[in-house]
Amino acid sequence: MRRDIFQAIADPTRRAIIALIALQAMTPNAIAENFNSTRQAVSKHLRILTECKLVKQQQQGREIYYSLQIEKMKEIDKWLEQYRKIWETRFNQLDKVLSTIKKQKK
Amino acid sequence: MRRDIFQAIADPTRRAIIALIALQAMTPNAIAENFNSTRQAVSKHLRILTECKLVKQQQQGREIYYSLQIEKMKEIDKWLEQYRKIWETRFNQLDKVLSTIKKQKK
DNA sequence: TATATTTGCAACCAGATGGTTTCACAAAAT
DNA sequence: ATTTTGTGAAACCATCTGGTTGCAAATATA
Repeated sequence: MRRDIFQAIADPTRRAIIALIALQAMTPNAIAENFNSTRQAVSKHLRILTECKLVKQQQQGREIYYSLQIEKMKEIDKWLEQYRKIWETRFNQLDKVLSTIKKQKK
Repeated sequence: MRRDIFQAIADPTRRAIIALIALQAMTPNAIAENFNSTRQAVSKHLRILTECKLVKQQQQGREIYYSLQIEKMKEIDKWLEQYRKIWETRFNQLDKVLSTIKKQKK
């Protein structure tokens, strides 16, 4: 069973859950109210998100509050970094070409 | 059949293919040499990557060169932006707390 | 022209995935 | 003490996924 952050964010429902709990912790029931699927389906998603450390739980009586572990999101940012370098380089090259054309016009 | 960029990068083999062709275009055969699976399996991955515009083809005789459409990667960056804002805010808040402690020490 | 190379596509298959229903259990409310 | 509420886990199911083998088409080479 693969269980990394990239597989976690592949599902649109899970991305929606992430967006929901990004700003404030929520209980499974409260989260599920925002979707058409059952609470159990949402619970399964939360399990997957918890397993890959994207989400943390906080018990409060019989309620469990789920919140986003924002630090984990940096992993995606880190992976993206190598490609950001590439597109910035390409942009600079294009910029160079454009300024050369501008100069020639003068 | 879902076919978005998040599903595309969910598979580790596809992420490896993306990394391979990020800097230079490659043929399916050349790409497949880097993996244990068959050329056809790689071909399937290339099809998925092409379908969601992450990769573009360039025919050259009977060979087809695949290269990364780096622009498409920005979509992930854009999605990440909302969370980057959050973690930067949290960092600044932490920074504030730390500087307050520093002042108190003085 | 005959053969080799490069490729995509269809058919098939085992296992993963996302959903459901059902159940068990602990905490809160009656 | 009994009922209600909030939750996770198990069993099941249809569909998706990633892999394979086999084949056909197009281009290059003999």
